[in-house]
Amino acid sequence: MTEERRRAVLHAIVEGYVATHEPVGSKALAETRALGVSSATIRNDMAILEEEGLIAQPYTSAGRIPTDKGYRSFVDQLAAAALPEAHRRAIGTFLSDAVDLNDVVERSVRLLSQLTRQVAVVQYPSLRESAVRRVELVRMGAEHALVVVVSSDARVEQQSIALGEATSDEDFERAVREVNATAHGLGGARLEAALTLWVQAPDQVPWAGTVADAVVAATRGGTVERVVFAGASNLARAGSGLEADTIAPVLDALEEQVVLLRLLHEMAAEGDDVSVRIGAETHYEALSRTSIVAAAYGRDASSLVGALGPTRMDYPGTMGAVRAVARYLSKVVEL
Amino acid sequence: MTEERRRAVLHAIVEGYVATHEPVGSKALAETRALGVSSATIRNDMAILEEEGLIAQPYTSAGRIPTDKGYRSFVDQLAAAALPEAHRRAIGTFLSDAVDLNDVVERSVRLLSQLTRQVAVVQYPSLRESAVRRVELVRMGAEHALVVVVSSDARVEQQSIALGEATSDEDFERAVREVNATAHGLGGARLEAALTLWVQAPDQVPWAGTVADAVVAATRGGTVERVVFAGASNLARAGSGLEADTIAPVLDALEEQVVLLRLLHEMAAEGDDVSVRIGAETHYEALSRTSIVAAAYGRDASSLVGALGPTRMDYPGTMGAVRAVARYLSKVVEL
DNA sequence: TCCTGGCACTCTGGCTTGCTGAGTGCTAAT
DNA sequence: ATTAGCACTCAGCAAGCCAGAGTGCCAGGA
Repeated sequence: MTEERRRAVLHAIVEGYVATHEPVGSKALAETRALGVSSATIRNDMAILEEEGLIAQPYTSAGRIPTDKGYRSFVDQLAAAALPEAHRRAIGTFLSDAVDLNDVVERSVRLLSQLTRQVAVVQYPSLRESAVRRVELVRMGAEHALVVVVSSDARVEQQSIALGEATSDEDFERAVREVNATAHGLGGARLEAALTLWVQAPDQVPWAGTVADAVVAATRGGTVERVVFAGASNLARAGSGLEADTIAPVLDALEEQVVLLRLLHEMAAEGDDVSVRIGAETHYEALSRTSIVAAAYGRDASSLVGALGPTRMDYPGTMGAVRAVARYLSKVVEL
Repeated sequence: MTEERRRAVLHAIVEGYVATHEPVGSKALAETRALGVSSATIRNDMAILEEEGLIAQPYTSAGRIPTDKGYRSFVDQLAAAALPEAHRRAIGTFLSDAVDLNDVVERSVRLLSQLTRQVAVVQYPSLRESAVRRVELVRMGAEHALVVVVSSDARVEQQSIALGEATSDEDFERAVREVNATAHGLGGARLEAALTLWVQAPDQVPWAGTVADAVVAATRGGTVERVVFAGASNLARAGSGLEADTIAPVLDALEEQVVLLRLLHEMAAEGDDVSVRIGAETHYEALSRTSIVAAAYGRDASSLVGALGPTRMDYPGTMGAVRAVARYLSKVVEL
């Protein structure tokens, strides 16, 4: 019994602190929450919770606030909140008329930032290995060209290459014809083999190898290492609970991508439905005052979508929204 | 003479305030700046400058700070500072190995934010009308397809369309062949005319009109209505001089694009080399504490690149950096 | 064994007070 | 037109004080 009540006290502290952003004391708890015990009892429980490292006092004789560990305990026995009906509908209408992959990602991240009132991040979905549908070469100036590869699953990749030395128009056109004849419909190892042969053909243009590399790269599968974010203003908005000098490093981390990507990778490895990192659990100094809630989506659940905000955030609500958006994204992307 | 000295006093106040972010007083000015007059004289000048609305006191008997109008006067008689050699070199190395247009824009915005230590914004360059090089249709599910248009100046545009009803593979392939035969090498009015004929051909697939629209749209010229930004953390960094609750609206404006785009349009219309909007001159409440320095680049100088920061910013340096990046971008984009 | 009421103690935050120094406006003299 | 001098103002800081919220602990009751 008493163990159970201590849990309730912890939950009450978390919820109180999230709501007011002020340390919560035993008396206030006893009065507002129907815990059925007196403040003195709560004080005893608090002492134990503090020993366990779940809550802390900002200074002597102040109320308690949850530690990272406290939030963690709270989150671990938590089912994500159900999404309000209005939000559920918003997801459908907002995402349904996206025109291409970029648009889907863009809309998702914007939507999620509005639903959660946090910074939303979406990692680009992983791509499966695809077959070449069409290779197009476009000259740009005398010495450069753009390789455009359209592949069977509607990806379009482009890359500019250097031609090295002047190439006649005839050679150029011939290369386009040949590479299309060679690569069309192929992917993976067979594509590579065919292109290798083509590159080694007699009288081949000197930049054939570069083109071949670009084509292979464009059809390769795997996760694109890129995240987009939206809702940065939510970090700065009054009541976010982050001081001005804490938010600059966070913005840096968001823009730099690399930190964020590494973190998302780690979280993907955990493989939970919705995975949460709280404060110092992120292992990044810049993010030590923030939490991130993420869920996998897409084929093999290989990419992530998430929300990032102050440790003092509404975990149930955020988890619900993130999960809902992830599910919707999975549907759209798996086509 | 005395008129000239008043100018010098204003400049000194602006520079002092930009450097220290504290109101600057007559005595300090007389001592640190070699104005050759006593503090009392400076006080008289200050009184006149205040009457003219160029400077203000935050409170009685404090030093003076420049008003928006004061900054304006300062900027108007200012030549942009020359760019440090190190920066000049950075621009070359940083931008030279971009692989495509997106990459150029992305690198530019990042570079500019580092050079100026402000938020950098880059509007996507305007595009000239181009001719069709290749149209590719890729099926996605039974009822959708993706139209990919590669045009002569290396643009690649894609758009998903609804097929409406089931189409046989033969019809689909035929449509691809036909639309390429029809559109290849054409642009503008001639492209439209040719496609209209194609759409009206007997036995035509029902979605031919949609494809034609997409192809025309993909080759149309004009400015893409899109800006990217980088360096948001510079707003929040200590000493930016913006309070926490001022920066949230600014971040919102940046993400919403529409406010920023309208502002950039207005500035483009001014047609100066480097154009500056200071504080309330932006006419947007959210940006009333910030200034934006912008320069046009690209064909017809039709797109803008700029830096946005607190009104209290280093105008000469920022103007120099923005102009340099704009010039470099012009070179790269005009190919 | 667990809970509760009571009590003494601690500490922050807000408020007031007093002081200092930077900065001003004005005037009379150069 | 400039300067020196003087009286005045006011933010910012430090110190002191008070009230209120919150705590820990103890002894008594279920």
